[in-house]
Amino acid sequence: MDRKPNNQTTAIWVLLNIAHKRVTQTFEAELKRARLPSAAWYDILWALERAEEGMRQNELERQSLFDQPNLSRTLKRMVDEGLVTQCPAPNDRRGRELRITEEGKALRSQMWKVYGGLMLSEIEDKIPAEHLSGLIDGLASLVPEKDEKLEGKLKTARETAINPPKGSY
Amino acid sequence: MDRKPNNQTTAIWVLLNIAHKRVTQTFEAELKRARLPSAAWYDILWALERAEEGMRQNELERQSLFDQPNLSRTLKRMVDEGLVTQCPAPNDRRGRELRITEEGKALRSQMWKVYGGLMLSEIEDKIPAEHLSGLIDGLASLVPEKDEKLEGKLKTARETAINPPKGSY
DNA sequence: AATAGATACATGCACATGCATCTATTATTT
DNA sequence: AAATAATAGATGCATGTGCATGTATCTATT
Repeated sequence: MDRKPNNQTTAIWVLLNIAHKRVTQTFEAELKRARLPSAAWYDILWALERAEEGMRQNELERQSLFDQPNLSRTLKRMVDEGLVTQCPAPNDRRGRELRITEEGKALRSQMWKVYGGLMLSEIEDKIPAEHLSGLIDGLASLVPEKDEKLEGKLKTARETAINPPKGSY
Repeated sequence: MDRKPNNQTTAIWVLLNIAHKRVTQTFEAELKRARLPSAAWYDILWALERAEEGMRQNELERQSLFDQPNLSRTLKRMVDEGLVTQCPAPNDRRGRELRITEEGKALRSQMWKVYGGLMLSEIEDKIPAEHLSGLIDGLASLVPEKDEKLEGKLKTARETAINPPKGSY
């Protein structure tokens, strides 16, 4: 007879789904209420704002949670809105060099007022201090270190933690 | 000047997204590889299998992560596949009484072989013992206790943890 | 008992997502 | 150098999701 998941495993699986849905829905709802784009757009804008000298599209794909086709389309919409520019990449004629526009920076700054506030109200204020590191370590153990696709994202997580946007609060 | 989220808050927000996406994608990919329906279908089947004497659709809505229109459509597909029956509710002619069919039970049992295995390989085997309770408590603190919409789901989490499917492993 | 409001569920529509595939370009092999 | 494979990115299609709204029924108010 096979092994079966224990109670704690089940609780984690269920809570991971519930907590994620609850928190992301709150983020999306509040952003929409403020007539702002989704959190995914914020993440793209912020990644590009940190990359002063532009960023290749495939690099952004690695750092983001988008798959390639979805990122392609999302960027197209953002270009249409004047938030991002897509130039041919210098040394690779297949590639695209992405850059945030001034409008993009302005929008990100606007969004940060809501987005940053939600991080405080929905996360920081809700988690008791004694559970902070356990939650971080527990979540991190679910993500494979060697997975290239996610390594960049973890690095980004640390950078974002250490170096929050200037002039946005 | 406003408060700004600290490093740990940022790490949690990023990791919550990465971990959730990573784990759910693995679940969905493996289920698809085994030519089985999505994890959401499993959850519905399992909820209905536990409700021996049937379950009202709005009650299932409360216990699941579906919103109402989406649950309505998903159930329609499941009825079309012969996994679930939708009868008029006895005391409320607006309502529907849901019941799992024998085929539905058989499918859930099939799915459990994959689903349960994934809970072991993607969660139980990855989280070191010392982080288990921290992860559970941390995630739980993100979910509002008084939120009626989620209370049932937390209860379900505990029940599921305590009372795993019989004859499915 | 008549009306107003709430609830249960379904449907239409816009948009996001996953997946397969296509084109163009670059890298590798022989 | 030619052929093959690998990579960057775009696009088509099927499906899932959120949100607004519609219809039927039930509940509460007067």
